[in-house]
Amino acid sequence: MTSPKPNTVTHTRQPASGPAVDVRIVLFTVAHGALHIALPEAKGLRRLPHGEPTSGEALDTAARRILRHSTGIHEQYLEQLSTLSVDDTAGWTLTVAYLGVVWWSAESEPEVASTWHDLRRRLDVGETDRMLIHYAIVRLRAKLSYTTIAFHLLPPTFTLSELQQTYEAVLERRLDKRNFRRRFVAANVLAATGTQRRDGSHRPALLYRFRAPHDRDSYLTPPWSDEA
Amino acid sequence: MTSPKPNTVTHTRQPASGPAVDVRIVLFTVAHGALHIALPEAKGLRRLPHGEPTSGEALDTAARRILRHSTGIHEQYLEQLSTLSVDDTAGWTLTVAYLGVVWWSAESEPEVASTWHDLRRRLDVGETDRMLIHYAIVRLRAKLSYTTIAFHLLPPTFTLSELQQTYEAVLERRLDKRNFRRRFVAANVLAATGTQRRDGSHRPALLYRFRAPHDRDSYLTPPWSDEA
DNA sequence: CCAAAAGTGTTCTCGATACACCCATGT
DNA sequence: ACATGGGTGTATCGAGAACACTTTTGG
Repeated sequence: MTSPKPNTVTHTRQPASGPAVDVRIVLFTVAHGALHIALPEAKGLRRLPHGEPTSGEALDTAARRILRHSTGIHEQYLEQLSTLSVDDTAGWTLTVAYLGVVWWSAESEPEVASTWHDLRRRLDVGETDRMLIHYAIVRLRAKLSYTTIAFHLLPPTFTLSELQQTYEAVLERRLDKRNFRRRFVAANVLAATGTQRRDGSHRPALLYRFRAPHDRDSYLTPPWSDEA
Repeated sequence: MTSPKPNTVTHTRQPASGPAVDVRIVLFTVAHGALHIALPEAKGLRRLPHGEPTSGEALDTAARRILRHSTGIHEQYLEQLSTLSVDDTAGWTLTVAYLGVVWWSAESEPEVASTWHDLRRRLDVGETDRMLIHYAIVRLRAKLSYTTIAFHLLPPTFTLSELQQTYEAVLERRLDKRNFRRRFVAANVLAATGTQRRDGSHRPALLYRFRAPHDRDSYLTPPWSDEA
């Protein structure tokens, strides 16, 4: 993005003043029954979507913008993960990591298909990216059990089987159909749309919509909005 | 801290390069049956312990150092909370907030008594500090229920009543003695020391020691160490 | 013997788990 | 008719909550 300067500076940063800031996003989606992350290719490398925030910008806003610019994706859920400080030959950098979650359908947006990496396959990324990805997976799995974050992985309207398949893809294990359904009925977060989906040679499924619960779904995220 | 420059720069930072970095620590302890936070006084203001990390330093290390320098306290548990970006007349700053927890006894370290603020009393701090404190309290309460973080609020050896009083102080509600004790026995995190404590005109209490559980107590914290 | 904190069991409810069959449709 | 996924109920177990009395000591 930044063009090389024509003067004598060897490093891209001058270490006397503040660090460079690097926002990275671990963006998840579920496709073909498996968890995927966005790993766009740049200069032959696959890296997490990343970029620099500007000074007047809240970090959450920057993360959204960076994600849009580097993948074309408008995310639906974004949460700060952690910040780390790295000092190497490229200078001092603060990396602020985000966890994001989107619904993505191959039909409607085939053009970004190549940015998605199936997490069942080998990850070939840098050490920092790998750590952030592993941590984000742990967090996403944990949040699945006590928040409604999973709905961001689904279209506005979905069947209970699709919801269950999403959970199974993230958790990488099979769940019991009856218990699963009972859980969500009890949680009172589903609203039947009344319509059905006729699919193949079998009984049609009822379609549901997510109904926001009264108590907010973000327990462990700052209750304020990161405004500058 | 930074003295005003004699030249034409109006802001303390030059916005062209990276931001200033500010590490703040919300440090908790329990005293007199109530949750307290460290709010040392500087220039008439009470602010969270804070300072700047250096470029070669991991953020966790910086937080420990800053806490030591600004309060004299060696913390026992420290965890990154969140990072936010603020751009005002003082320039652009990234604030990295930490949650810390210590055991503190008025007898052994009376000199730092004045830095502790009883959270039952009114908080008179800046807006950012207030947000961070509120968020840290939410997190601390949540973590109490599914981690062993509470042991960092206690001396190496303690009675079950002291443990319960610590929980009650943090949660601000009374707990049932029998259920409380059963819970900790079942959790298998206590080791009886065999000794007793004779206290007043009543039956002496057994002393316990914390016994590290096999599964680690940090679920939601990055599993890596923030090394540069 | 009295005050004061330490210590101890049982019952109930609720959420999580295990488990097997009928229903509606397309071909 | 049959294959395919959609949909349903019951029994069991364990964690958490409610609840009251006896024990040991110092004064």
